[in-house]
Amino acid sequence: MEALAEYFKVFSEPNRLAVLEALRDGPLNVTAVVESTGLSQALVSKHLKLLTIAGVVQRQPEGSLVFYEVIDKAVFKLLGQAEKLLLATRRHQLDALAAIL
Amino acid sequence: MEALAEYFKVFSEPNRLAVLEALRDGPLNVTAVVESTGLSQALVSKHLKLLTIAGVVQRQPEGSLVFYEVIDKAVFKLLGQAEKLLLATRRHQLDALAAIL
DNA sequence: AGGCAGCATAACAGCATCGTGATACATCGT
DNA sequence: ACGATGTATCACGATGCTGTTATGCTGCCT
Repeated sequence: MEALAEYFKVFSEPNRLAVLEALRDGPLNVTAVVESTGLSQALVSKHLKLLTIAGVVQRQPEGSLVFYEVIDKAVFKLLGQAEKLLLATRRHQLDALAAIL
Repeated sequence: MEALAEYFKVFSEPNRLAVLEALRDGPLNVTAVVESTGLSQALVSKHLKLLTIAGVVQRQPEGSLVFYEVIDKAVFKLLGQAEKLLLATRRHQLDALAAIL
């Protein structure tokens, strides 16, 4: 329970999600992620470190570059399911609003 | 993306997950949730409010009691999938550790 | 009407997290 | 060996969240 909450926390940050999204189509090095997301280099580095510790992403140095790669692409399934639920929720809230008005 | 992160944040708190878990088997009133979780009444009330605003839970007063109910039980599917991923991650991390030692 | 149980809210302290700017570290090419 | 590029880390300010205690509010019962 404790651990599950911690795991969800990993995905509860817009910029972190953006970093993750940047890695959807394959490994990228830090600079590439920076360019893809428009975030500062320090911030990207921090988020990548977090994602690495969380076990979502894998770090592999290659020469002077450092590539990061999503370990288990099933995380995107999780994101997708959450998004679906979120949309259903929105719909429900609109219905509830309509029922009042 | 912004909204998705916000949605994940809902599930990123152990006590909030506990409250949600208490509602897994059907509607409960606040006091029942308090007893089920062992949390303070004020705290449970707060978390229930959050869950309500998030559209995860539905508030229905009944006499002097207030029952809360999970709107779409698919949220538990989401929790389950996250837990599964979390366990896979743990396994992977152990493997990575074993590969080093 | 008065009192009580159930629930919600306010105010506050404590703590964690985020983003930034500056700086350190490492690796490559010359 | 040195400079340059890529990456990581530090220190810090700012913000937001959590939990508690105390207090309000509502609806029921006698």
